[in-house]
Amino acid sequence: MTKEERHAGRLTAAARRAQLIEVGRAVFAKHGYEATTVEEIAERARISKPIVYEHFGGKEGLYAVIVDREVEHIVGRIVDAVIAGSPRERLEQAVLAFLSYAKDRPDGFAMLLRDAPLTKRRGEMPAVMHDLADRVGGVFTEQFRKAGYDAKTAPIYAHALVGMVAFVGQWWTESRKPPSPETVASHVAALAWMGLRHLPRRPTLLARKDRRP
Amino acid sequence: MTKEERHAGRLTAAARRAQLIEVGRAVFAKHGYEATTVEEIAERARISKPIVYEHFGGKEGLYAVIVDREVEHIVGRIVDAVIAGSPRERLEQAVLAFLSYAKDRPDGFAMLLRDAPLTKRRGEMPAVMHDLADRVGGVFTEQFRKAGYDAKTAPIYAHALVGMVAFVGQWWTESRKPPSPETVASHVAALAWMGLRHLPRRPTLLARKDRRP
DNA sequence: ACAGTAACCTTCGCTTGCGTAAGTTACGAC
DNA sequence: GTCGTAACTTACGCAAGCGAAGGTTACTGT
Repeated sequence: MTKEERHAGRLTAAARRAQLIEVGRAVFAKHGYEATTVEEIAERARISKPIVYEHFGGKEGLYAVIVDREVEHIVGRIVDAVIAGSPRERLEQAVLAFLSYAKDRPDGFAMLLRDAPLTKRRGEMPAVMHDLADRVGGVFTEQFRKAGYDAKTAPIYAHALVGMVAFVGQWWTESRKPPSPETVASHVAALAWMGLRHLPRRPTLLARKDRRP
Repeated sequence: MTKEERHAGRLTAAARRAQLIEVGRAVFAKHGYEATTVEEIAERARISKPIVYEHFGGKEGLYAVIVDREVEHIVGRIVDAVIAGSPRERLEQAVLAFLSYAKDRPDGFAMLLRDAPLTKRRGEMPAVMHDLADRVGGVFTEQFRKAGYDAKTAPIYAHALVGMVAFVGQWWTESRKPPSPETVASHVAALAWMGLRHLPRRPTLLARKDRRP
């Protein structure tokens, strides 16, 4: 029996940091940044407030660290998923990786869907998920150019793809009796794949300007 | 010159209510529910705090009224958009209606993308956009059954569709140099339409269980 | 045994922001 | 004109929550 477990007492700095990151993730995910109190985090970690300040400098510091780790984590998963295979397989695996992440780490996932406190600092919105969509957009742009499509429209499809996966993921994680991640991934990937595959070269609105007189 | 405009002074109860709803929408959209203060709303409306309480009973009351109106508004727009035309035209018009709403009322749109304060009350999440997706899901389920597809998978596609539109809309409203709403709508609608049109009867994962040894 | 240090706690100041109580000003009716 | 009412104000009570100052406990090496 190690000293840390006797009565869940004193931890090393590193261990405490790790614990606070985990606890913080849960609390931030539950209430959102603003509504989260440092006190609740401290309480759940069975320590007092100042410890949090010693380790992370405050609420925002802890939040930043947690978000950063989550981003690293999910990007890593997706990158691992697309290292090999046919384009379609890679798409499917990326979607599956994303959904698996959402299931495995629902708290982290929930945090990424909200906007960071950075948002209100720098005025504009870099919002994690849109960053991810921009990365996808980079890949799409190249593919579009090669295939003779208008490369300027690539971001639309990139954001559409990320949006559908994120939103389905959110619904899926919060529905009772959810299908398997493989099922959901295959359907979403099929939708995206078929949609992209059969895209007209230059989609235009089907007229219909005759909205009610 | 009416009495209300002389020095922007006393308004009738109805006019004040209307003004507070508008001001509140802007402020809630900017900061989110938690970070919004009643004081800022009162300040921007050039009145003092208690007025807000007299009219709406408090922060939550005002918020609820605003969200309710926005939901009515956007649902109305979409319903108007799908009254006539071929299925594909109706899809396209629905997407266009959604995007136009996002452009016309960016504040209302921003509010709908965040989760209501009701969320923390009843524990679970009904979140406006997912409600909308559920409505779409109702339509899809019927169509799927008719076409011989697995009706149980309809919600996946419904949420995917709503997710892509919402997310693209968010990106689109916040990007400088945005394409026309018609352009974006036609592309998104084409993606969704082609995807659904060429869907395999029963999508399954393309194997590839051989993730790195 | 007995420093020395890392981990941790109790207590406090101070600000912010919700919501209310009591009083004040404009305006229309008669 | 003066009376009543609807619109609005100033002032306040009170709780929550961020962050810091200073003191205390327990483990570690010698």
